Amino acid sequence: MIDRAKTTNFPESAGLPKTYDPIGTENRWQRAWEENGAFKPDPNKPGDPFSIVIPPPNVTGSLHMGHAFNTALIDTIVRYQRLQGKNVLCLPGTDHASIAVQTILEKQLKEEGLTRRDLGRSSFLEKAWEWKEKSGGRIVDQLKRLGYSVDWSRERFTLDEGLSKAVSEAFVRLYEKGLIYRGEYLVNWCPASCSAVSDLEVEMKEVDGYLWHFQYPIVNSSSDINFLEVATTRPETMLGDVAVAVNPLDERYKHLIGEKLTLPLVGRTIPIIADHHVDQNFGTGCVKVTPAHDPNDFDIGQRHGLPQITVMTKKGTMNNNAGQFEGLDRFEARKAVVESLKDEGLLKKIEPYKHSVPFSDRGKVPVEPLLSTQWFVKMDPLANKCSKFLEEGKPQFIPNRWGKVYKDWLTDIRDWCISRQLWWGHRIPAWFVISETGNKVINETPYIVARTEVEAMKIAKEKYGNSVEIEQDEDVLDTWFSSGLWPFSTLGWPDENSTDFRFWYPTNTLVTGFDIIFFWVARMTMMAGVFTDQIPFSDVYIHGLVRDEQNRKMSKSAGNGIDPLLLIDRYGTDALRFALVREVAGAGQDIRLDYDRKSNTSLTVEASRNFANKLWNATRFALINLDDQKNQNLDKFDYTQLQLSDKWILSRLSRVNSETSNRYENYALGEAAKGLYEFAWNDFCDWYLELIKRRLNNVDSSSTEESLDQQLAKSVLYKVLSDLLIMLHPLMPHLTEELWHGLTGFSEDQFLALQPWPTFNEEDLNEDLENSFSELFASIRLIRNLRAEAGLKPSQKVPVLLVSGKSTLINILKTSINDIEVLTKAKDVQILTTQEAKLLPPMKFLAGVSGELEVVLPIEGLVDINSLRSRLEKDLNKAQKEIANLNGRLSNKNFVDKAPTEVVSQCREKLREAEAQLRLVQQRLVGLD
RNA sequence: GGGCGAUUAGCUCAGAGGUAGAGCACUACCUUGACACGGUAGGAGUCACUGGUUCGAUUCCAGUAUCGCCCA
Repeated sequence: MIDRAKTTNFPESAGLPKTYDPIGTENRWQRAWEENGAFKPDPNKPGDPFSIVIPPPNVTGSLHMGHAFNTALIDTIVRYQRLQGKNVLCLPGTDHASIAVQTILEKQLKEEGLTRRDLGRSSFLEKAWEWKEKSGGRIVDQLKRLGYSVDWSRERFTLDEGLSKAVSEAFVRLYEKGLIYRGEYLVNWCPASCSAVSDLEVEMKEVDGYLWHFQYPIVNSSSDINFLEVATTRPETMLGDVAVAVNPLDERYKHLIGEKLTLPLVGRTIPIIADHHVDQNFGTGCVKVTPAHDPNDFDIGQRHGLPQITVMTKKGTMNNNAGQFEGLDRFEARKAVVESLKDEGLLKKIEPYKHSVPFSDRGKVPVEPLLSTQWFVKMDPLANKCSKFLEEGKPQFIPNRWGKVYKDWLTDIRDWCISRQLWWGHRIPAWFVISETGNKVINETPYIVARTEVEAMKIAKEKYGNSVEIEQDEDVLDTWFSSGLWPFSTLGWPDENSTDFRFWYPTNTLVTGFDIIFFWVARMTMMAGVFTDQIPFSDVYIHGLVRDEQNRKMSKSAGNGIDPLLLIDRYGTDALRFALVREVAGAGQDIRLDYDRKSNTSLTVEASRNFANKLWNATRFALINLDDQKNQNLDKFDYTQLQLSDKWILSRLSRVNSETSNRYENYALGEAAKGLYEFAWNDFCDWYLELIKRRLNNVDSSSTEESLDQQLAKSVLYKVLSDLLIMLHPLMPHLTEELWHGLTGFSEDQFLALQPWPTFNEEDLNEDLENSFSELFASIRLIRNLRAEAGLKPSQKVPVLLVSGKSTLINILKTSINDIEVLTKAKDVQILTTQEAKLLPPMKFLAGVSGELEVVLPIEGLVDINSLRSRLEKDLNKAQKEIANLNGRLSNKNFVDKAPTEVVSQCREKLREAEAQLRLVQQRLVGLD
């Protein structure tokens, strides 16, 4: 026997609250799920593996709406897969976010007037770990409040022991394969964080600058030209110029190639060289070449064997190669250089010029291309492997167009600078043999790459003797290096025999935003390609970003983020999740979340909250009506004994069941949400519940005994509602869990989250019946509409006459007379064929026509003639327009000849109907007078 | 400069070669024994612009404009 409501807060009887209060309910179920290990999978249990590793949020503070969105999508998918009986692992974790966290901490130190060097490495790292505990803890709490059905027992952090081991292993293996090298190259130097950054961490920004034109004197000019004019946006770099390049085909300068120039202010003699990459049409056609401070110039320098002269320090100030400008900040130096050139009469002109300047993503300052010794990963072999996989459809991008973006990036890729001059992160597993170079690390110092210091020492001793001294590289790895290992390092790699790795790798789906396709998705596929020889996930579901009410990307730096918890506190987690998913159209498109900052309200989320409340009340209705059931076996009923409306809702249910699982399956999550919303609200609440009220109240039976019909209504009600709750569960986990317990009386340690997806009953599908019910509903709406037009009071019961020539419609109307009476407040519904109606005596009436149905309300004296006339004139107008339109098409010979015959005959049919309607309306109008 | 996406009701967005839909907002009526976080009814759009293909284009094609993003 079922003891409903015992285990939940779901109230037992009449005193049920009318509104759903999400907060308490959500906390309760989150706790129950966690305490019962509901989402802790066991590889030894049945079910095909399904796994998703979550994109680990950075431990930089707290979650924002983008995380809530990503979480809503992932959790919907994994909860659906769980209902499908899969053995689901959803693995959570956080990312150490090297540069971002270090920036935060250094900022804090700066406020105390300190730098990280004042603290020293170990105290600084202590502080960083403290920060991690605080921020990571907060993030975990927030993820829990989102109802995330992850396995917390498998939670990982990119800097934890296992993952750090994976990082060293990966580094060593890449190095051994010759895929990691160390060398002095031009890198993007971020003077704010005093570290190299990768190409991806650089953002190009259009800025208003100037193009300065300088003259460089030609040494012993043999021609009539004494100067070459160069143009630059960065005058301070001229101090490091080593040549001026012209296009070899440029007639203006051809004869000067090989001549020498004197570099102003410095006095160095530099050659005039020819290089095909110089654009003759840009500026003067002469390009100053500064290999140590510009990527293009670096390439030119390489081609021509030119020296590289660095004129700046790593802090962005001028160094001793800058002569008189030494010590100046790079922007002050710019002014000073221009001044000096002007003094020497070599400044030709200054023109305003819009150009792109590389900015550091994190530091928000212009990056400086700077020569520096760093570690790099060779990308070509890794990228090529990924390209080959992609040709086999691995991974599958959803939506597909992102596959092209990914591919384009792979095909034109530069090596990845992975070393960072930071402390917070994975220290590079390389040890310098300092004893070989005077106990100092210089470019020539030999190094040993090893998994541990012990191993490195062993190798060093073998090679350099027992008195060798080694010192680990100071630098750490780019955060994305460890993130790139995430799908397999979290499952136990490098131990490929670990149970989790064997069972759940490769994972099924990666769900993330398009903004990190290169940063993260591509790095994961490349790393997985090398280390596991496969792509780490079969599908990549790319979603859009959450934008604010002004269509701006929500971000911390713009200060326009919305704290998801504020909305959760107001509307509940389920409402927020449902609102976010419902906004998704197709996939990949950005979503806009409406939000009023002043009142902290969102109409979008409110609408979802209202939907939750609707479900709450529908279930409340069911409970009120089912509560007196004694040992009733609700889930068993004889289909053949059902009423048409039962069969109709079961047909709709089956259709929605198959549509919804298809949508969940194919990442059409927004469509799934919208479809369920519509079914629940329109079909189930608006129509089915209204249709069975009469039956549940047993009004058609004189007996107080429960009738068979009443029983059947209850069974179908129970069936539809419980199926609906399961189907909605991935989207609104807490509410559905609560309602399902209330409805079924299952004990608290059994979960809807772990129930099987409702069986799809194909034999319940009945398209004809659904069409008939659509017509029935349209008829009811027409009657209501007429009543409203006539200004009848809702309580006023009137007789209704329905006339149609269409037999299927007549049938459904006849079987639904009682329903029509209840739903339209009619007191005496008569249904007549067109023939029968002709025999009626003339009377005053209100008439409406729609399609093949004529509705007549014989209500003489109840309504004023004008509103009646205007109603009919409106119909008349509509019919006339339609007829004109259809006639126009049908009288067009081309249309009749060339359009498909079914379209033409459809057109004729429509015309016939419209003409019939017009005649009816005209008759009624005449009848008015 | 190259590429991608968007442009449909006041707002957020669906849609499909045959003359446009939803949710929200709005208007009117209604506190009806699930729900006013509700019900019923209603108003609302030159489908960005210009050409082309077609019997027919809002839908397909080309171009233009505006907005947004990515890459250089």
